[in-house]
Amino acid sequence: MAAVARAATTSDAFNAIAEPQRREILALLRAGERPVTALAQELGMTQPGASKHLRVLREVGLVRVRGAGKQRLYGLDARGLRPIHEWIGGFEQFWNESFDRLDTYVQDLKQTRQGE
Amino acid sequence: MAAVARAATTSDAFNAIAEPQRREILALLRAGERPVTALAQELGMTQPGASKHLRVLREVGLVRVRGAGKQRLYGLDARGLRPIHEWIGGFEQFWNESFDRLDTYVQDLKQTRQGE
DNA sequence: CCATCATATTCCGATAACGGTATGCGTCAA
DNA sequence: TTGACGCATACCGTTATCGGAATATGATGG
Repeated sequence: MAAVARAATTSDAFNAIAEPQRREILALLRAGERPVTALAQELGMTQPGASKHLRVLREVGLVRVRGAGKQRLYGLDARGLRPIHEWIGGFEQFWNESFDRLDTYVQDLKQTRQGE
Repeated sequence: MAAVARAATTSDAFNAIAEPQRREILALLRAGERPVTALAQELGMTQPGASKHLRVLREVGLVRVRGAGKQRLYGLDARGLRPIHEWIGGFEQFWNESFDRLDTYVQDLKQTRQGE
């Protein structure tokens, strides 16, 4: 039984990129593959910290690893970002229209006075 | 003194859309404003559940409220999605290129044998 | 003012996410 | 084999998140 509490969380790309540091990792990897230590150093995080974030990114398929001797080179696999881009693209027409709607909203606000 | 544990989390759009139910809410709101109860019902969640997700969405500016008599109509404000769309757009050129790189990766995999 | 409907908030328990430190494991060189 | 290096994992503490139920707040109608 036990309450379900907190449904599915990590383990999808949406969640993976919700973490600022993971976004930084992805951004850096656009410049090319890198070993863990380099990433950690460039982003100012501990090595275990980097490894853990990389694990998440690997599990959702946003990065891949390649053993290179003693090192493990992490590389970007951006394909997993595409579904997200498309999902958000479905709102593209709205983030202009939103301005218009906002007018009505603001007008209404003046009377209602429940703004935030 | 006191471990930092879990840095910034919620309170930005990336995190807001990391939640599946919140994505559903946003998707639904494209069809127009809705009172809380309607959302809860259409998405099969409890009223407090809906209210809580709406609160998060409101705090990051992805929805706005409008008092309509006894009800509160929630409407989409998609502008906050634009930065995300742009951030991901910065990877667009890579999710094709990734295929190519994948070849080298797979080849390497055959020798290294550390594939997951 | 009171009852009622719509919504927000609070309290709770369970969980998992993050950061840090310590440690384990694999690989390479000697 | 041993030691050093690179990286992954385990463990710990802290905090935040999510879901659920109960309750508080707000607005409307009578």
